[in-house]
Amino acid sequence: MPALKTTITAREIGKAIAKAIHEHKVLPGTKLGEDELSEIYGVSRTLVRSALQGLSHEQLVDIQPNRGAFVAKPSLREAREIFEARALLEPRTARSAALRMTKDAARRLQTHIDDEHEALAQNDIGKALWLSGVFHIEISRLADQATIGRFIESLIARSSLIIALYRKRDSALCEKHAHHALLEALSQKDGARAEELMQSHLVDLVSALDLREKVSNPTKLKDVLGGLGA
Amino acid sequence: MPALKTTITAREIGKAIAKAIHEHKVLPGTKLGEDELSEIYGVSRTLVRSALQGLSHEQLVDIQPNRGAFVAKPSLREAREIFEARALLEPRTARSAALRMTKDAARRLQTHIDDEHEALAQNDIGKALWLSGVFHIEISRLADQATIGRFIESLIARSSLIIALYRKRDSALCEKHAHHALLEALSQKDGARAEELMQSHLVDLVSALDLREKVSNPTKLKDVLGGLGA
DNA sequence: AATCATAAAATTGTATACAATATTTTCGGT
DNA sequence: ACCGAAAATATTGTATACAATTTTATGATT
Repeated sequence: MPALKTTITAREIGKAIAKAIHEHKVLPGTKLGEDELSEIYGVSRTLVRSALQGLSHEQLVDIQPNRGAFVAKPSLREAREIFEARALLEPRTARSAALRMTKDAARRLQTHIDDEHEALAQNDIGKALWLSGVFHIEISRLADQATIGRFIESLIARSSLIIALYRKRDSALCEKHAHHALLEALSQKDGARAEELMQSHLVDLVSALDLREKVSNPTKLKDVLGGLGA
Repeated sequence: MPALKTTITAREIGKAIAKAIHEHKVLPGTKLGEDELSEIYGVSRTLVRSALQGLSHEQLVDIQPNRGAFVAKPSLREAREIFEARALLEPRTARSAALRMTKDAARRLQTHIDDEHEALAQNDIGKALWLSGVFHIEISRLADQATIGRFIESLIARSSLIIALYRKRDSALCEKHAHHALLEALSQKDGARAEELMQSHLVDLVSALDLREKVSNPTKLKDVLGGLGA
């Protein structure tokens, strides 16, 4: 019988909140009140604040002075930047991962894909989304480049916010086979193909988003509604 | 007469410490005691802890549970990774920057270079180092890619730790003309050349470092000193 | 003198108390 | 009923108090 854990760290609280955000259990803009969270996790506000500050550093939450912490709402511009950055880092990382691929890693990724399918089958979109992100992170782990891996991790976390905000209606979240094909290329240590596949996978992801400029601009409301019977 | 500032934020404290680290005023491994810092900045430990946690997130300081915060000491492996990441991100960013170059930006960068020379002339190595880093950050700002810019910023900050730890003896810190040549290419909006120059500049930076594996391994001390008169 | 156990001091970790700032509610006026 | 000002409430920001842990100092024993 394992010793049961009596303490909880700020990092764990942060992870829990991050996961909830990733799974779209809390949506962009949601207020993350300190008292509420300290109640939930059974700790004082001190630890909650520490966790929120950490998430703020990862730009998953936006701390507004004297107003509190809110789940971040990346702008269109940020959204585009984040996927550009992913396009720059992830394909190359997938190539490196292919070269370091092992039987064990392949097995782990396969069970991961199975879990994704399982989640989709049960219509648990949130879980599927989270697993999908973790899949990308696992690949970057394989590349054995912790520094770039951390960048990718932060980009993926923020991507879930972007999906929540900008997903096209009725767009498929993730083509079921994309991750499978990627795994195949990785298993065969085919770096070039893994790089290609990752690149096109990311293009597909972006194409499921609507990143066009929004038309409605509050400051120009007058212009739009001005000509009343003139 | 400007209103004088009575409060200081955690972020400002963090920036101040980060600058001191960047300037090699505090070296890797230095203990950053909370009481000491709260004394210095005239605030309670609360704000100091917040600042230290922020720096820890940027991996500029290493927080060891129950032991305190220390200026980080990147391993050889981390050092290599960081410069690999820079080699991946900065040249491309310099190219983008060239395309968006303005007269005003050119002027700003020129005065920046002048400041660097001034600092070197006064043998203020720390300041020169800091300015050199800021120069790179300014370029990434010009590229107008905040996300990647933040990554670069964090890489540059950590680079100063690497320089402190692994600089070859008697190696020049920064060739005086490197930044000037870069500015020239940028001013001419010659993206390809800016990219090339940045790439070779980074190679030069790495070549001033000694990133070879260290030989002495404490666990093998016995092996080395074992054969006493046998 | 060196070494280990123990005690004292110092330092970090967490919770709480109070201050400063937002937000909501109340209430009077139009 | 609909504003708008003012009080009441709630929330965040910072400092302090206390608990837990580590570090240093002490002293007995070999």
